[in-house]
Amino acid sequence: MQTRLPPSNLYLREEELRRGVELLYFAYRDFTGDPDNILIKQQFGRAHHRVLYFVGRNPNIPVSGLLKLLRITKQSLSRVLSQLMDEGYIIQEQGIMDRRQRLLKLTEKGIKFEAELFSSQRERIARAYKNAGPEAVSGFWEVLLNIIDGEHRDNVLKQIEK
Amino acid sequence: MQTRLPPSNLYLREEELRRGVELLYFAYRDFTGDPDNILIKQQFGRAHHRVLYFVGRNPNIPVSGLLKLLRITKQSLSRVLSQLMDEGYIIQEQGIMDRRQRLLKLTEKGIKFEAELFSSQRERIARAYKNAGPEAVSGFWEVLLNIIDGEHRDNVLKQIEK
DNA sequence: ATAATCAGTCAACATTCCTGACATAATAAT
DNA sequence: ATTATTATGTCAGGAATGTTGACTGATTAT
Repeated sequence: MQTRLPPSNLYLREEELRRGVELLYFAYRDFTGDPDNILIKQQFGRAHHRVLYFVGRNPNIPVSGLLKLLRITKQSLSRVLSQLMDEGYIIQEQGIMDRRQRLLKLTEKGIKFEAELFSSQRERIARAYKNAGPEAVSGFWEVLLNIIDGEHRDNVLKQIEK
Repeated sequence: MQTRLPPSNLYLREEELRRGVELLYFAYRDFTGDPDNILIKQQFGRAHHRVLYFVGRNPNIPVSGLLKLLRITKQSLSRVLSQLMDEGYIIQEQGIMDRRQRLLKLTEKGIKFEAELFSSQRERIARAYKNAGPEAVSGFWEVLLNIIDGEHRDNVLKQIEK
């Protein structure tokens, strides 16, 4: 009796794995290009966008929380965060429970700018979702979630279920 | 008579669009982390990896072809490409049809190294595909393809169908 | 012959990340 | 009450990767 590989494993061949690598690369590039074009006008970069995005999604996050989320050093964060605060996009308040903490949140100006940046990506994602359909979208989420390190997955789930 | 949004459009709400943004960010970060850890030992960076990857996938690609694929300037490419050639990972040959061209391909050493880098990502992608299942994977591909600019989509398809 | 293309080089600069060292204020531990 | 730890911030220097601009040489197209 001959054993065959079940056809359900065909999507695990090198060809299909490389397809994932390449689609991720090209999609990520175009996807980040939208906000990049807006940011450059304000002398900002992608790092500023990430800070605006995650502070917007996590109002009153302490600096240490943002560092963990972004996984960069405080020296790296410091530069972009200072600029964003100097120009009035973000404000910080002293923590109440722990007065060492500086809790970050977007100002009105920051909220508006983050909305503008997000809207440049919204159209692209919405179009992709619409063209692919709801079932494809849930597959998209599931694969991406499984690409993330197991140890980080819970944190990401907490983040995206806000 | 009251009109309601059809339930099939629920996945186009801001919440679901932001979920896509965040999953892409976190997944891309972990996904690029695997080769990064190997590259750092050889004093190479992500740019070297991209060149190795696409030269490996497109043997005998001319420099101009690689520039179009990566969308960077020749001055940027020059730095990493020279290093890769100096250290024997890539060789170039004069074009036959057009002797101005320099056609790039991986050496044996380059093939081995690219395989090592790919294998660090293979496990992650394969696990994600396996956990999510074949239908999710095809949804993953479809959404990513639709995230890519319409004008670039055909080029990407040509690339991934090699 | 002249113009355009492919590849390469030199120089200067911007962004974003890193390591290491050190400082201040507030909280936790002894 | 003193000491240790934590949260934040700053200064200095360096690495990787991208950019613009200017210029050269070889080859191909007009």
